[in-house]
Amino acid sequence: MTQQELVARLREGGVRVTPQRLAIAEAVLNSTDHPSVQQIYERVRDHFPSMTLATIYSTLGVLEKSGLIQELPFPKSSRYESNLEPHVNLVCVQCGNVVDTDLGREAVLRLKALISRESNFSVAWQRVDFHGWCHRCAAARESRQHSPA
Amino acid sequence: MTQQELVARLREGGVRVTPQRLAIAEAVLNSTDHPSVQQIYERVRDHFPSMTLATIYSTLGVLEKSGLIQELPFPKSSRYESNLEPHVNLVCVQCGNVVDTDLGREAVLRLKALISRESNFSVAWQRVDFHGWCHRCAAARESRQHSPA
DNA sequence: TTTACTGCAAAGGGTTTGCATGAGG
DNA sequence: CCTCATGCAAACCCTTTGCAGTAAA
Repeated sequence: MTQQELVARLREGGVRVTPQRLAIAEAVLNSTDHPSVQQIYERVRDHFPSMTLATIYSTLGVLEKSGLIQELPFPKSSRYESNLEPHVNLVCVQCGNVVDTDLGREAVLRLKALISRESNFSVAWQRVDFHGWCHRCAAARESRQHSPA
Repeated sequence: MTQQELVARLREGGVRVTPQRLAIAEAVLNSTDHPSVQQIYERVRDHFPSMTLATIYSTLGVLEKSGLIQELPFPKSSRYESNLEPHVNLVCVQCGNVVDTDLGREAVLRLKALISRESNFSVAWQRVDFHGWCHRCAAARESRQHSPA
């Protein structure tokens, strides 16, 4: 999403646009790693050294209400998702990385349609996480099993 | 799951079995509402008035490591899932209720198989949440729109 | 000019930890 | 008997709140 589109989307929701908000929005939207509040903080601090976490939390709430991002609660803290299209997240239980995958996108779409059609539940959005070991951590795990310390 | 099976499952993991742990395990496993720590606390307090939240947190960790339950992080606090089979949760954004649905179970199974087969990600378990309005809250919302205060 | 956002500090609340006592195997 | 769970209290940390100054529209 371009800055202009971003500004438009925010104004649609009657939200005041500030440089800080744009920076935070871009830190989330121009990333695919589902950053945490701390990570967003670190990415934005270069341009806005005086910004505090309170502003980040406030802005993330605004962005979520405007329909631009989604909060993804995790055990220790939340991460933020910029890809609102139905898709699958792969969550590594070892390193904690979260990546989107194109695999199964169609299946999630069909699943959403099924739920919408066959249940009396009015679907707004969905979160599909597969937890396990990413390629790298699985390899490290495998080698540890073959030659334990 | 019966108490006997429960005891066996815990002992398999080298876990010491206590009356408190059995009570907590049953409070989660004999429920379908994905209780929070507070709810588990309230359900167990009748039988163990002196039990504290620390014991509940500790036991839930043990149960999760033993593969009996899964933690489901939510914005304010975690809930606990006893249905580890692939399925879809319906999460009401209004009343906060979380219910399992049978709809789409096959689709989630196939999705899991697809990810396992086509990616180099080693799947352990999955969380599939559809967020939106349950039947009751959708109806209340509808009537509010037709006759606003 | 009016509204509401930012930054700062303090408070809030779910979760974790340390330790003495007590119970399981 | 030895190990580890329980209960209690305090600590932790993520997140929220209140307020004065300031920027957006």
